[in-house]
Amino acid sequence: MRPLFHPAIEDVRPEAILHALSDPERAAIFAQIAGGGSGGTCAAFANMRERVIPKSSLSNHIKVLREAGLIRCERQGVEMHNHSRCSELDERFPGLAMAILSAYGWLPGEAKAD
Amino acid sequence: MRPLFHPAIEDVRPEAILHALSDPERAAIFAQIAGGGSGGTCAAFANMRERVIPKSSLSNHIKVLREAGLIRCERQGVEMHNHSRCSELDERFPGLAMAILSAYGWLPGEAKAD
DNA sequence: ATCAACAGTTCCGAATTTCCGAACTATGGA
DNA sequence: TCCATAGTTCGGAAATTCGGAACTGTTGAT
Repeated sequence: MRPLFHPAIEDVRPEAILHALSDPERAAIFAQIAGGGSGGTCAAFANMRERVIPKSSLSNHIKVLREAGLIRCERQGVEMHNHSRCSELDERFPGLAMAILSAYGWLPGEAKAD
Repeated sequence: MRPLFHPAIEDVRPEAILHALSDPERAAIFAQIAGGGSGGTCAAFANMRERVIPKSSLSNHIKVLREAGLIRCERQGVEMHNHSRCSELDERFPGLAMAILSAYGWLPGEAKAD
């Protein structure tokens, strides 16, 4: 369990990113992690968008985001801290993450309307 | 069969676009349509990326792209002509389509490496 | 050291989605 | 009319996703 797998930035595939963010729930979680607002622990995402996300689903969402190369996860004590890999990503795929979050209307700093 | 469904631009959802383009085969088809190089008929996409795409799959890919709002399709005689909705899309989701095609390395005008 | 609580993961069966061959439909020409 | 062409629909097998229940790993209390 210790060494959680994270793809090297050069192994990150665009299709994985698009697939990961094509689920609005997952995209909302990523937006929150990228925004840096929450502590970044999984529990912070338990209810996104007016729905309670079952924790097995949540765990899976985080895993998909991690394996797609969107976030980095590390255990700190009993909880898992997640943070985005936006700067690395933006170097590899310029403008991608930003355009996607913006399309959802969830760019860090924007209002969360839709 | 005549009135093929096309979503109004304001009904286009980002998740549908990401889902449609999270399949590299579909993304390659869209890149080709957006590039405008081919005549835009389905037959032109029969073998993308070193694989022969079965025509039922191809038909389905086109349908997914159309219903996601990425392309517009109209019958001209016996064949179907497809063209991209890039300009409308770029107004609604600025930079999105471009960032995605660029991530794949298929921006119109770029080399198709990767 | 043992126990309990907590945060998150894994397992696995049900539901949904995707894939693609075969059959079908629509259009245009001979 | 009959055929060829271009694409669509059908339907079942395969793959993926979802989520409840059970499990693991860590911390703090006794």
